[in-house]
This record gives sequence, C-alpha cells and structure tokens, in this order.
Amino acid sequence: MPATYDHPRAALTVDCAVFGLDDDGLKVLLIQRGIEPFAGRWALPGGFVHLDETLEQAALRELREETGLERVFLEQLYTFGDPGRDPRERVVTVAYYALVRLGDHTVQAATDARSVAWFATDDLPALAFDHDAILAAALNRLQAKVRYQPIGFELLPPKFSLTQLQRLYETVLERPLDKRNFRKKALALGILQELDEVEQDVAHRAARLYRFDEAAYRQKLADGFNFEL
Amino acid sequence: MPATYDHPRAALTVDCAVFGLDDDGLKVLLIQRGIEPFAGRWALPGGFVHLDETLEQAALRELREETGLERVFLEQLYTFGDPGRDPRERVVTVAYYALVRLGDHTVQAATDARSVAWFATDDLPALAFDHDAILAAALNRLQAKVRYQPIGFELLPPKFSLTQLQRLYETVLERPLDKRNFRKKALALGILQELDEVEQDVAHRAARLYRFDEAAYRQKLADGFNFEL
DNA sequence: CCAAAAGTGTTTCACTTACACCCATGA
DNA sequence: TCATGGGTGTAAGTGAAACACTTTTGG
Repeated sequence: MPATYDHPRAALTVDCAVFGLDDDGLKVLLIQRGIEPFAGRWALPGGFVHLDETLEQAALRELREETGLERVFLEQLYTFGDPGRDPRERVVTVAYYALVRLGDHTVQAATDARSVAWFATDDLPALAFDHDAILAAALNRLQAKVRYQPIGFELLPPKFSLTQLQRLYETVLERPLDKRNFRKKALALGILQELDEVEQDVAHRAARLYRFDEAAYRQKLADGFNFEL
Repeated sequence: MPATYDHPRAALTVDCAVFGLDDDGLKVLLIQRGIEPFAGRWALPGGFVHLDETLEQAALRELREETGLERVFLEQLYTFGDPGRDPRERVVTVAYYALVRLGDHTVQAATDARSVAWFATDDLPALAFDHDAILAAALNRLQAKVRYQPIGFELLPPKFSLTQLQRLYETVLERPLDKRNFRKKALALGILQELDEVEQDVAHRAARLYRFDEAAYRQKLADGFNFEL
C-alpha cells in the first residue's frame, strides 16, 4: 500500500434488485435509463456512491431518488467489478437486493430515470451493463435465504393469511408445497401471531389473519433456533 | 447518474482473510504493516485494485506479492465501505476469504509487509482498520459454508484420513462430532475416493487414506445433491 | 503386553412426507 | 344450493443421534 493513496481510481456505484410480490408472481423493479450509456435500456436502479455516506445509505438514497421507494428491507448481495462491465471506464458496483410490500408503495420515476416499472422475474427485457447477472445472483440469494430466514414477510402486507404466506413460498421457491404440512410447520416456528381478524370481501370463507411476531423471532434467534421451512 | 463519470472517488482495495489448519487449530494469515497508516500493526493482506484487473485477480495478486501464496481457494465475502474505516480518506474494500493447505506453502513477507505470520483465530492481536470485523465475518462465513459445501478439503492435504477430516469439521464448527455418525455420513456423500494407502510413521494402527473426488462432486452437484454434513 | 487410535452396527426418536374430507361464506 | 377456498389429523417412511467394544500396530 503506498504511503499516499494517489493513483487512478475506479468509479464506485451501488445497484439494487428490488423485489415485490403480487398475484401474478415475483416482480422486480427496473428503471429505464434516461442517459448514456444504455440510454433507453432497462436497468436496476442505482448510482454513484458519495464520499460521505455508507454503501447502504447510498443504495437507499438512490432508491429514493430514482424510484421514490423508502423503508425497504435491504441487504448487500455481491460486488461486481470486472473491467469492461461498463463500456466507458472501470466501474465497480456493490449490488444490494431489497424486498418491499408491493401494495405499500407507488413508484415514481425521477432524476435520471425516464420511467420505472415492475417486471415479472420470468419475463424480463434486455438489461443494461451486467445487470442480468446481478439480478440472477439476487434471485439465487433470495431463494437460498428464504429457506432458513423469515425474510419473506417483507414481501407481504403486515396482516396476511396462511394461504398468502404459502403462495409466497411457492412463488419464490418455484415449487408447490403441501397445504397441511406447510401450515403445521409455519405455525410451529412460533413467530406468527394469530389475530382476531379475518380477510375482508372475499366470496368464500374468510381466512384468519396472522402477523409476523418480531419479538418472538428475535427471542428464538438468540436461543439458536433453526428457521428452516 | 451523470453523463460523465467525473466526481470525487473513493479508493478501492481488496483484503483477504486466509485460513489454514494445523494440529493446534484454525489459523489466519496476517501481515505486519510496514507503512502508515497503522505501521507496525497486524492486518489482513490486501491492497489497491488496479484498473485493468478483476477484483479476484487483485486479491490473488496482493496475496502473491505480500505473502508469496499462490493457487488458493478464494471467494468473495463482503464489501466494507463505511466512511472513516480508513483514517485518511474514503477507502472501500472488497473482502475475500481464502483456504490453503498449511503444509504446502511457506509464507514470505514482501512489498509493504514487514513480516507475515499465522495466528490462531482464537488468539489474535489488535488489527489495523476494521480488519477485526472483516475477519469475524470471514469466520462466520466459513462456519456456515462448510456445513453445506465441501470446501473443507481445501484445508487438508490431498490425501487424508477420516479422522483428519473429522478434526477439521470439529475445529471449524467448534463442537465435537460423533465418530461413527461422522464416518457414515462422510462416506455416504459419495465424494471420497478410498485409496490403497495408509498413514505413515504413526505409533499405532495406521489409518486408511482418502482423496476428495472432484469429478464425483461435480456430478452430484449437477444432480442437485445436498451436501449438508 | 501395553498404549493409542482405527474401525464398525443397531436401536431409538424426531421429523418429513403423503394424503382426503368437511366447513364456512357469499353469490 | 353451489362454488370457492379454509381448515384439519394420521400413518408410514426416512434420516439423525446416541452409544461401546474389538482390531491393528508400534514401542
């Protein structure tokens, strides 16, 4: 390491793969780039890291600026830095993935984004840079993580039915689950709070609603409990 | 994103937590810094990323330059970038962890490293920068990963006994394992090649030697096999 | 012949999986 | 009364964990 840090420097960005869930399945939030390179192409929201903010703050700021999203679950994914991933010059990007409750937010294009939209993860347009690789990594991580950590709740409304929860897992894991076994296991985790409420406005028997019990989760986590589903 | 990438830039480094195993337990390779900041302090080997190399290449190059190590198992860990983690200016570091067979290599200090040494992971000196946090994350990752991916072989000589393998797992996971169950499970993975050789020069019955069967591993991996131990 | 580690099976228990019917509600 | 999804239990099978003695070898 030189005594002074004076040398040519790569540019540093953050990019976010933001996932949401609706009746059609898993969605990812993309922006349409307003500027070169790749103007007009769809891309993950992201941008340059400022010198006075953490990487996570940069990711949250870019999300807010480009899409209007706030208060999302966010976790660092991987850092992509191959020379050539940006056609102009060396750019290293720290990728994050985020989970949001789709109903909570309306997205809104801003700054350098021409527009913003949700895309089904199994029907994506061509993406700018190496964003297809980043997105694939993010999907992998989500699938792996959802099995042993209850992060899926971040995709659901605060109150949900067991059927909704099951559909979430089926969607993310891309395979059907047995209803009775799923309910047994989900309840056995001991982190679901049964509410005295049911679904509204459905044309059949209304399902009981539950809430994710954060306190119970922290407790069990500290006790070394295993949350595999 | 501005149309040109002209703005103040953070410096970008890589750092490596290199693990090895000997009879005393798990070791990590540290260098003693020859220059400021933190001259004289122990630190993870690492350094600045060049503009024309990948992040992984940078990590391998720094390892070679500072410690003489070559051909190691290397995997990206996490990117640390809080402002203030370097006392002089903003430096973002992409951390890697590596596994080596301790017997294979003799390490050798070079470039900016005053000296190089292996330290027991449970008896570490004060480290430079936030390297204690990086190292803690690396240990966590190693523990988590060794359970479901057979990376532990990277720490053993090419030919090893089942007892050696068991001791490796016990060391990394920090808990005793049942001998019979361990052997049953390890062999059931179907990725150990039984050799017609035994240990040499031991003062008791000599143990049969095995080899990690890379081909069988790849095959089973492709078939979706689960390698949890 | 003693010390030291290698090697080997069976039983028990817990968890996973497969599976089908009645219930409540609104239209 | 019909259509729609909500809700429930049991039996069989599979994998994990606990556990102790005999064998081999060199000193």
